[in-house]
Amino acid sequence: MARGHPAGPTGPAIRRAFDLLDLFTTARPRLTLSQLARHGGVPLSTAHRLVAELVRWGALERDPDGSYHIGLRLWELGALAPRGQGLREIALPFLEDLSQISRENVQLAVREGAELVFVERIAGTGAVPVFTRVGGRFALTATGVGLVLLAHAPTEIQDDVLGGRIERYTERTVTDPARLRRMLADVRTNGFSISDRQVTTDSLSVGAPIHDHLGQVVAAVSLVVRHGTASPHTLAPLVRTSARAISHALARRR
Amino acid sequence: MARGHPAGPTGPAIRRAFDLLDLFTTARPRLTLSQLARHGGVPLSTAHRLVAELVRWGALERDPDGSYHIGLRLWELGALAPRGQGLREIALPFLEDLSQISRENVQLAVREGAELVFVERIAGTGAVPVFTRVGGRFALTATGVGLVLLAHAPTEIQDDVLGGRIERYTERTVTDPARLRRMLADVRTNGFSISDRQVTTDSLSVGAPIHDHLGQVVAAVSLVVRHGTASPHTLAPLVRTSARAISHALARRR
DNA sequence: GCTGAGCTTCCATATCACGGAAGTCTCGTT
DNA sequence: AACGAGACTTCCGTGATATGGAAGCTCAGC
Repeated sequence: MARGHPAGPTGPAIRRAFDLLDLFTTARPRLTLSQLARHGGVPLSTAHRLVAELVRWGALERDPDGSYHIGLRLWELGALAPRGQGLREIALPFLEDLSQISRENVQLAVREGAELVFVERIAGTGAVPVFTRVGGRFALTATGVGLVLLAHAPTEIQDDVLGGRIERYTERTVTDPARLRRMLADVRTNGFSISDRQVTTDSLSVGAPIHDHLGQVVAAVSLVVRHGTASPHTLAPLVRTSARAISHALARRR
Repeated sequence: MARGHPAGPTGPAIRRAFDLLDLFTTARPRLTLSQLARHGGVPLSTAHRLVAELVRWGALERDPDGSYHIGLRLWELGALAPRGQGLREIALPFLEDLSQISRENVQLAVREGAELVFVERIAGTGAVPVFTRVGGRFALTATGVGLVLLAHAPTEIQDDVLGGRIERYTERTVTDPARLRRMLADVRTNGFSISDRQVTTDSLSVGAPIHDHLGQVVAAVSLVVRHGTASPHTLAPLVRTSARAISHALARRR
């Protein structure tokens, strides 16, 4: 017939819908229908139908100008994620204490695949400015939190990360896999990590692991200070104590 | 044949998937497959397939004990919601100032349909304990923020709310539609709202509207204080000033 | 009034979702 | 050890539901 054409074989509808949602990023939090269709590799009419369905539920919302953005319903749902908001709520008072005591930046992160996701960040009064964003991702290889999370990640992930390309941020960034492996072993024996000017040339961070009720490492805290301000070895006990306190709070809450 | 039966007519796969996600609440953040199937009114094998798809993408994660919970990916996505995390980030410094100055509780909320959603809550040092939870919902009729949001909601929503059942929390809760309409008119002319012991018998809240760059009311702030501590009319200018500052910050950020 | 970009609707087709049933796994009980 | 109940996983014949090309629509710019 004139109308109607063989439906193209594609993928599960659910996956396609989430792939469209995935196009929203910090850098581009608002997208038009045609941008979604183009970047998502989906025919316009299909994108239109999927998006309409997402709007109906509240996963997306529409601006007066016609562009779409992530809806409040999705934010509400996300707030139920134990590794996101849940962790954040339990840890917050401890992180605030840590920030008060040290007057430095505090970071809380979890591992997601071969990267880390920042769950909370508290800026110390007059501390080094830090670029991280809550909800943002970063490599596991360079930061204090990253080294802790990588050190306690499954071997599979470690091999994956160490075998792949390791991003360099400063001239002191460790990119040699063998040396990184030794650093990770140190992190496991010492119970804390040190990242000395590996991300920026003037900052240093000390991280420690947070465990769940089964003893698994589920998150990491770190202090980020200006290089030369304090010795990492002075900071380590402070961070470890805070991490241990959070671990206990976590175990109790379950 | 023995195997295979007529596929039951149901609904869009996307809707069904999100309806399953909707079963997760603050009270029940972890659910097993059979709970999802039962409460979602979905055959077990169908639930299994849908959930598997959600896990593959990262919307759900699985515990060691087999139960499911909202995944980190969803939290990351939610963090991109302009009316959720986006608003929160812009408003936070102002809310902290307000909390510091007044030493009382500060609340930030937006309207979602015929309810409100709390986007941020800051507990003042030694202030009345407040039960609200970030990400939680509440009626539009009783609180300071709720009255502001309702006063500036579309007529359709107002009629819907005032025509429906109005929840009573204390003996002072206003449940008479006509009287509520007069209160809403006052809110619009005064530029602030007062909820005097309408939610709990010992607390009082004063709310003010936050506007976007087009002048639309998109959110509301309030101070929640113990009854008798301070006059609402003393608090009003403070809250309004804060709301106006947030409105400006919001307009600039766009 | 024409052009073009972005959006919306339509509908014949067949892909993909559907779910009953059978199989597996893990307990706790006899 | 054998049994049984409950929860989960896999299988696969069927057709309901998602698909996308094309046509229609809206609006701004020329």
